Amino acid sequence: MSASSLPGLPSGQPRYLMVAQAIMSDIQSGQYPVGSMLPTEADFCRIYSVSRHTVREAIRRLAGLGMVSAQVGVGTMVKAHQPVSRYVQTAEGISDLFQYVREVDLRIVKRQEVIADKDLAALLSGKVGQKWHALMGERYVSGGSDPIALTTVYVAASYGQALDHIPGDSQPIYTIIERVCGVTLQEVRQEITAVTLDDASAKTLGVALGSPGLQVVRKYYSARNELFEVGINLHPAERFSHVSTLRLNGNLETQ
Amino acid sequence: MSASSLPGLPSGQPRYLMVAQAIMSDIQSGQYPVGSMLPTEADFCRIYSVSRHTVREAIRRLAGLGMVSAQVGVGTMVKAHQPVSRYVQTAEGISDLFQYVREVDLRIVKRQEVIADKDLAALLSGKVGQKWHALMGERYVSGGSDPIALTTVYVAASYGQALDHIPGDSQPIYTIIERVCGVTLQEVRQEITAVTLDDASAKTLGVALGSPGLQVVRKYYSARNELFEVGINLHPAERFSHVSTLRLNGNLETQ
DNA sequence: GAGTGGTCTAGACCACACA
DNA sequence: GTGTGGTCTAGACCACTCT
Repeated sequence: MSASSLPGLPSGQPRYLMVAQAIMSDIQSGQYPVGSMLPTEADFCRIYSVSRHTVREAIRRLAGLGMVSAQVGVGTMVKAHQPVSRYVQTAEGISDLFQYVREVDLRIVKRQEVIADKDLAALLSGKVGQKWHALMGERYVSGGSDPIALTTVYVAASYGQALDHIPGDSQPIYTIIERVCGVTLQEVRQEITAVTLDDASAKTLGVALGSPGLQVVRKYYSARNELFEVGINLHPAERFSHVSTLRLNGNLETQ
Repeated sequence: MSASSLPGLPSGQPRYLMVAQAIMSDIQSGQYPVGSMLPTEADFCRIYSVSRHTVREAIRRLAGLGMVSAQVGVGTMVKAHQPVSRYVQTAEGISDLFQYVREVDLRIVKRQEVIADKDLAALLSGKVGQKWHALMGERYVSGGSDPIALTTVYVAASYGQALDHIPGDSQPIYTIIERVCGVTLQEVRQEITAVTLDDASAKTLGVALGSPGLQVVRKYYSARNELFEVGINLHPAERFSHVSTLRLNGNLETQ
């Protein structure tokens, strides 16, 4: 219980917030352990003498913090005793990947089909012998002379048809695949590594031999959890850095 | 208008979703331009012949997609004609920064006060002559012998008292500052660059001279938008890469 | 004071999960 | 069948903004 001042005092804040705080406090005190079921909405109506709407609003806040999750016909389960995922990435989200691609021209210089050998299969999280389409190109800032990146894109063989639509628009390739092949992008995993540029790359990028470079590998997974595209971007360190922002997302009051 | 099939057919989905889709469609068609005010909730009740609760649920969904935002006493403004920020970063969010720090020991080797010269002021987005606390140290994977990073942390002078609490616990420094100084972390800006390690750093990190390194600079801003900490981490490329995941967050149906 | 979105109640019906 | 959360209605009062 620990009804926490329901009697009369509005105490300045909405009732559903008081209910949410009371429930959160009971979760944190261990009265509702992680993994257990919360009392039903009807129970909370009785416990706090509020309407079901108010209880639902309180629970919705807690769900927004990732602390509980509801399931029809079953109940509401406690998922965490602390708010999770308080921060979201705002810049350099996927829409900014989109932005990046719009401001940057990709010139494809080579396209071929490849059969994955051991190294490539490891990189693409696939099997040896699997067929992929490979695009190799250079990215230029609109109007710039030196490329800002050397790009290699691998597209799973079954989505190769999307590549015929590339020239027309300067959209990201994953967008084209989504549209043409009817697949939905669900997740992008990104890995950033520092490397020493090999001589050929350094020459193409127009930097001194032995210069450092930033390698960004992005893997695109569909809603069916299938890896359908892998992009490898090699940037000259002196002309590229990777910026992202994590912003406080929500506490109980502001969602 | 463009009421889109309200008459009788439930069409399998909740009414508020149909309303949300209808409004979204009218936003995208330009009937409700970005920057303009949406009709009032009462209007939508009449337009779609639904209760206010249903209208509010529809608008709440659109707000969740970042397309509209409501203001008491004023109205609901159209913010975008497409859902924004469909993806959130799940791994390498701030809780994972936390995780990272817990798995890694930070050995402080030097602590001093510094007065910002021109270069440092630029790095710290501060003014020349400003006073900062500087901590220099090395990060080790628990039990490892070679450091995984050389770290320099700058803390604004007014928060220096927090640094006296470092030895006890292996929490991130920003957490200590939050707790000791009563400030709230609001935003972290992160910049990743590839560099060539200078000889001293390469030697300390135990890698060959001239090896590439990954430099990660994180700036911590308070709720008052004050920069209170800057962390600079220099990693050997061969032992460190930066991984993050962006996951599809929400469409109209699933939030 | 008029109008807005924010909160709240009391009631209802539904699809779903589970025994 | 029973109970759960999900949806929906009709009404009410409030704090707030703008004029």
